[in-house]
Amino acid sequence: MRPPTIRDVAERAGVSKSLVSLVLRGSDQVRPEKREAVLRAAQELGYRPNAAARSLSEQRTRTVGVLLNDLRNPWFVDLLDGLNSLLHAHGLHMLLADARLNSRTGQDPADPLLDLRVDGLVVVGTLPDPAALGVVAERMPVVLAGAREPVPPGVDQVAGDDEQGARLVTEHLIGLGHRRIAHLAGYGAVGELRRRSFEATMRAHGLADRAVVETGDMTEEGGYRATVRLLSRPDRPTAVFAVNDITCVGALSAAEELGLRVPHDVSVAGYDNTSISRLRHLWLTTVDNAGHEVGRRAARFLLDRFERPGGEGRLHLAAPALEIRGTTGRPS
Amino acid sequence: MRPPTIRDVAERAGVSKSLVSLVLRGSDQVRPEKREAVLRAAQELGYRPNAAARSLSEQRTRTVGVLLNDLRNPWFVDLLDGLNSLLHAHGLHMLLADARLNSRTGQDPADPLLDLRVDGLVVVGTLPDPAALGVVAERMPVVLAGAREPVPPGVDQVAGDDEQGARLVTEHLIGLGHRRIAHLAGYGAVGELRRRSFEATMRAHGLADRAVVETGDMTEEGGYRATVRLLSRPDRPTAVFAVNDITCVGALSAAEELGLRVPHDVSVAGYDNTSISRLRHLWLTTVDNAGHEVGRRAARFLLDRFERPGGEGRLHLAAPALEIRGTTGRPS
DNA sequence: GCCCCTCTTTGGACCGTTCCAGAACCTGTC
DNA sequence: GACAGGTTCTGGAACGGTCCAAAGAGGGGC
Repeated sequence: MRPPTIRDVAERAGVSKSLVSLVLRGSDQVRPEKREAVLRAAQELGYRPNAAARSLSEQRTRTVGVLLNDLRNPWFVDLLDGLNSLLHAHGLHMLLADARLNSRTGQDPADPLLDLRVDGLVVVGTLPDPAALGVVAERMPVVLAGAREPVPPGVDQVAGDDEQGARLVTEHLIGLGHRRIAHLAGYGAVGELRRRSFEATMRAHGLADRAVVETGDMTEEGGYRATVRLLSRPDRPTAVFAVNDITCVGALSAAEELGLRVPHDVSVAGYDNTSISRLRHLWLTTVDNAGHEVGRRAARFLLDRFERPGGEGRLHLAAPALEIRGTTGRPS
Repeated sequence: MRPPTIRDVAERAGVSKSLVSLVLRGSDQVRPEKREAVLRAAQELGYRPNAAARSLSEQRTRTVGVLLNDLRNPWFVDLLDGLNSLLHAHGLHMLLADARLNSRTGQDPADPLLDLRVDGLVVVGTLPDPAALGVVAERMPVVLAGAREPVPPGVDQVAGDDEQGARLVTEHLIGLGHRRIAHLAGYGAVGELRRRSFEATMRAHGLADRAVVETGDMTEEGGYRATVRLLSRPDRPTAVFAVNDITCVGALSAAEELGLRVPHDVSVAGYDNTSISRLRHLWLTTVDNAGHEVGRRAARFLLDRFERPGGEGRLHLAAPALEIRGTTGRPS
């Protein structure tokens, strides 16, 4: 038994397939009794429109592809939520693909999405291959969300304002009375921005010579090792601002292992407001990236480009918020 | 400029569209020079097959839908990885949908997948509506992965062996010398199985009267509160086995807050081997669910049903492994 | 009763593939 | 040089929708 088609519905309702199509697309040019008959027939047969046939005919899929760089990073879930809320309100679906999963199998993770002829593409996180993205962007609207990278022309970009976020943390620490403050830096555009903003903020408060920067690899282990080095110095800092939460957890371990109490002996702060930071056992002071708003804005950009294709790539930075929890306090 | 079609390629190569189709599907009934010409033309035009047209014609999509119940739970990533590795080897794609995201918008999360006419469906985690699943299962192969629930007939099921996992933990604790052992139970089929197995194992070692069970809600907060109650009893247990890692983190906080050292004064163990349990700051003893194997087996079941549709629903339980880390030790 | 106009309804072309029946082209044999 | 048999290639009919031009129905005015 093959699933029923529009023709089966038409036959059962005693009308033409065109009329069924009209009814199902909500036309008001149909007499009520026919509409009823069609809807009843569709209901009885359990009719579901065939998306492939529809998109073939309509030359659009009403679907946007979302390319995630790694499902293991949970920070993008809020982003997807924001994205989905706006897209859904406009009758669009989201299709997820994970780059990490597919890279193992050696194919371009975007291929299935492109073959499906999605109407637009949202790349979440660091993008795999900027050049490839440029080619794609010629054919469909593309938005890069949640990362700060140089993008090909015509690609919109939405991300949290890392400079502002890093400033919030640094000023929070300075406000608490800290002077010797260390930053556990990361790599990539995001790492760069947070580090620069940390340095600029320290400078603005006349603390340029008290700032220390250790570069890590954005992992717990890296945060741990860098912090051990930092806290073993004779002039050890009284506060550590880590480039992300996971690095911050490493810093926390290191402090504890060295017999320092947090936040009494040393304050630590992270970035991203991940679920880990909310564990009461860690309870990290951190920065919330406004993921939901980033997602909504990405959807907005996409919808704009559906209406008016072409034009310059735009950039929107969402305002982050400081989440003060248990790992920062006055220096002793 | 619309994307090139098979006809554009045919024209450029000076052959018929049928021949292009043959070449692209890898037929060996084609003269080498024509094959070359076709492949060159396709390359030059940047031709990509249109998945909608193909699936309409082939009456299959070469795609399986994966319905996740909540992207925030990271335990399924290994599962997806296993699933993808086998599916990809058979030329099948994976399409992800998140139930939690879409439930907010009030639609059935499986709808887009069904409209796309995926060839099969993998439901990961607790299923939303068992009855609806039965209807779907009449039309396509369905596998429930990573959860233990009563399923409609004809639905296969793959999950970690919760009874064995709970037994591993319990015997580990008993082997260390613990006698008064508490279990922080959860709800649902999984919670039930782990609790029962804990009780059965205690009984088998003649410790039925030393077993304590507290029921929680599988959250950190629940684990925290239950553990505070447990450890405030006069005959407090020397070990706590939590139904999952997140509950276990709550237990850890409680122990610490009550001034008890882990594992010196009290041992705690979790379940699921989540990334949280691997944080060196927590370093939980836990149980690995063999997510990768669950995923592979789910793919296997699906592939079997593609070849021979129909038949009874099968059940496979993957063998879990104990991960001994820092939160369990001999009682003092 | 006829014509015109508006409101409904319909047949058929089309979207980009696959697949099948049969055409065209070889090659070898008698 | 005709014919058989195999290999290689092609036209056209699906697949299940949308959309458009045009047909049909119904009502009002003369």
